Amino acid sequence: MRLTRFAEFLEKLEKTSSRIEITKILTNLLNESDQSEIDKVVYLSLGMLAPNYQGTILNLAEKMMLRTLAYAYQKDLTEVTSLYKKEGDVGLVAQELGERLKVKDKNLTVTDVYEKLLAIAEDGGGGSQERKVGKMAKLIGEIDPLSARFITRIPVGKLRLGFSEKTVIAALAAQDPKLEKEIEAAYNIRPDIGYIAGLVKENKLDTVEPEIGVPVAPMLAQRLNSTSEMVKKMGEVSVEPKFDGLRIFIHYRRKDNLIKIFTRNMNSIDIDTFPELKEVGKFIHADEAILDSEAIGVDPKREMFLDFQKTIQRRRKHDIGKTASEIPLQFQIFDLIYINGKSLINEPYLKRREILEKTVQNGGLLRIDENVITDNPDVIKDLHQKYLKMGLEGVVVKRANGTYVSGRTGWNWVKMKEVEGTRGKLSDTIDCVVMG
DNA sequence: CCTGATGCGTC
DNA sequence: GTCGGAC
DNA sequence: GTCCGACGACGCATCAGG
Repeated sequence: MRLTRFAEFLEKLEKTSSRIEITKILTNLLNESDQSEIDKVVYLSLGMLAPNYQGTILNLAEKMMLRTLAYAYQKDLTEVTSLYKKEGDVGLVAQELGERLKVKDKNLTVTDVYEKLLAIAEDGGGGSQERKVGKMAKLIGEIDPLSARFITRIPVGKLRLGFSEKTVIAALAAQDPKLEKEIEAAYNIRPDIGYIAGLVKENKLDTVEPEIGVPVAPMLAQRLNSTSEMVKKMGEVSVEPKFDGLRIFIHYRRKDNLIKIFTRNMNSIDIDTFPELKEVGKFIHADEAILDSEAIGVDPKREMFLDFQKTIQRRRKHDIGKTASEIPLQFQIFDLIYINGKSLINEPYLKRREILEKTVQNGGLLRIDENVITDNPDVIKDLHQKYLKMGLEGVVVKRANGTYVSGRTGWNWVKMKEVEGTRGKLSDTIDCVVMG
């Protein structure tokens, strides 16, 4: 697909606010994209180059883009900056300057542009800022002003077209509700929207299975402050403590001792960041497993939980040994998504927990969240108070028979916290005994 | 080496 | 993480 | 209710330049 054609679609999408309309336009765009580049069309339309878990980052944002524009259009940085202050958007600045200079497009395709952006992302090390700016400026010099409007917004993360993955899925389904469910299910276990778009085109959706090393889209909790409403919406529930740490998915395969770690946003974390997980296989009684957990720092004597700011210091690349001994981590495990080649996504929660309890050795590095099963709002309220008193964030309440549904849709997981804005105001450590 | 600017990612 | 707008 | 985008606090990583 020609970039100019692509830009026409983006312009139409930008002008449209109704999501039904957006979905229709996207369906047309996807229909016009062939198998070889539908993934790139999808990535670029969402302002991305690859799924998060591949860690492809441009490292070129607002300030460097302004430098890029100055260089590309041979203007002073001060002039570009003042234009930007006026317009508030790098895309409009690029388009305006491009129109003034009557920049002609060089017939680039979406694939061409994608590959040039990827090259910028892959550059790094000494002198890379200048090279990134140079490559980006060269690209801008080869595309028409309307395309420049959108392409320049991609690195700064401000495409602002009013749709995201969910809408792309709806567009791929093209009004077929059954297909939409299938695409969504596939996306949730292979959260690579470009890849999924390709599969839809090829009619190969049914080949998607959970995989060790590929993150599953995380299940999230709605917020609700009434325990009676919880019971009304969910019936029998499992009530668990809510820890103030980092959401961490642990993937383990015994055969080759493969250990992969992912965050809530499906970003990959280097195993050296959490060296204690190098031995995780000792505590998992399975050949393969995907665990869902909250990582939380504890004081070296393992008597107290640390607050969030202290815990997050463990997400660093340098001085790991020192930090790791000062801030030991423990992993509060609360779900098992996959075991020994079998997906548990469609199993009810209590069933997953039952298998989890047999699979994970509880205590030490991995600790299974304690839980109370109830349908009594007062019991939930009491537990909430209990956990708050212990210095925890509150409770997570889960529908006893709920499946693992990615995202925040529906009423399967609900959280209840205390007040807003208390984060960061806590003392260094929280005075309570570590449980598990 | 150190410092500041910039970019990124967590909640 | 929260909030508010558009649907 | 759902989806999207704007926003904030905080702290680390990376690079440029002295």
